[in-house]
Amino acid sequence: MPKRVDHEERRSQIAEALVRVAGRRGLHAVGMRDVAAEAGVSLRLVQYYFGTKEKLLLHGLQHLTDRFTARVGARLRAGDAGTGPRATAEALLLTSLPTDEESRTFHLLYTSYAILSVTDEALAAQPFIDNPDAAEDALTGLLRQAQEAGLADPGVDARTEAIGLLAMAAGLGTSILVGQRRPESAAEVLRHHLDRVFTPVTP
Amino acid sequence: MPKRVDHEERRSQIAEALVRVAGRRGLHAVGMRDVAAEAGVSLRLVQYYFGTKEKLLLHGLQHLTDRFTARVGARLRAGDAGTGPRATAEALLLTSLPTDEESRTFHLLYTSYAILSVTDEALAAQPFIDNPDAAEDALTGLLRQAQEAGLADPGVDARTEAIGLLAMAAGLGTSILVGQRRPESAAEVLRHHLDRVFTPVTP
DNA sequence: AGCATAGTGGTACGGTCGTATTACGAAGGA
DNA sequence: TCCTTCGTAATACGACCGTACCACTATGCT
Repeated sequence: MPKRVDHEERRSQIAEALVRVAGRRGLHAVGMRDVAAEAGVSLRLVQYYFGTKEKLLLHGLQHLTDRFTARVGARLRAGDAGTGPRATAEALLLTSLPTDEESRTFHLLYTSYAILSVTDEALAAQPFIDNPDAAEDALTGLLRQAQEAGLADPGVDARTEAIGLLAMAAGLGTSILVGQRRPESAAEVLRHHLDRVFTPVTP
Repeated sequence: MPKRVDHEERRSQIAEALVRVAGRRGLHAVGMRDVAAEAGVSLRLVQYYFGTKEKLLLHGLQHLTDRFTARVGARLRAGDAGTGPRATAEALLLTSLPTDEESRTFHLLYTSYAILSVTDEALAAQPFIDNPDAAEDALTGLLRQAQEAGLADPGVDARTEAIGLLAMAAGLGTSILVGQRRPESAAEVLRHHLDRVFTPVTP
């Protein structure tokens, strides 16, 4: 046999090429030849490791979400999240905004996949439903935590508030993506709404 | 010459066919032949009235936004909007949610166009930027109106609040679209947030 | 040493897509 | 009346896409 190669690494390499070229030209415009060229391999190689385009797209989605949840987790663990629930919630929401190239690509492709899944049942059966649920649970927990510590308005339902904030962040993210709003402006809107929720009780 | 036909009406008829088939199978999957078949005309006719596919898509987007703003306007004027700023704001936000087939199609295609416009400069130069601005202005006006009447928290910035609410509605709409949230649940979240804003001052 | 086989490359094949070409009927103005 | 021009139709063309097929290389095992 030829040099035994790490299949999983090669697949990741090709999947990242898919993400790059799709982030540049749009998911609808990416073909297998583009992915092959971007990864620096032959078309046959892409076929060899993924077989069909659908499987390539599915793996690309998986790769995308994995990388981004890792990034969000890292930013939450390290740095600016040590100063209480408010800071953690703010970091959680602001990190999901498309500010730099990587998060911009993530937003663009994640939304593309989501829209595609509406009319493509093979994509609809994919895993990326549990991810928002995890964020929802985390944010709800942070809000409850703040309420119990007297740092947030106890009169609001934590889960409802969390759902709304996440939806707002997603909507603002799309606005940034299409160039309708600047990242700083969106962050400001988000912080304003967080200010209204995280209001220390003054009895 | 043959029977003089109303060009604008034919174009609308074809554009509506585009919207229907794109709403069913996704914007990425629609071809000129599909549009022709859906409209009950020949492929040549579609070419005759639109020339190129890009122009067809552009006109389809225009047609879509026109129809929907008309729908929202109608729902605001008639019916449940006569009872003050809160009811009007609620109607404005809830109407934009994908609850029935028409609004579902609108959301799907509008988001598809938006995502496409990120990587397609011909679509990025299109009009659909002023539409959200109009909604933003309207909602901001409603909030200011409520604040001056003592029906809303005077401590919030009306425009920031309006931006956040619209982004939230958009995000919730996408959640509904991908089947992650039920329409009633999303409406409940929106109403909850409206309750927090429209709080009568009790001096 | 030699062979079976994982890895890689080049290329051909249907199919479909957007667009262009050609043709023809039908109506209204001269 | 006729002829110009608008509307409609059928079909052809070239490009590209995903997939399949065939060929070759180089390695690890026996």
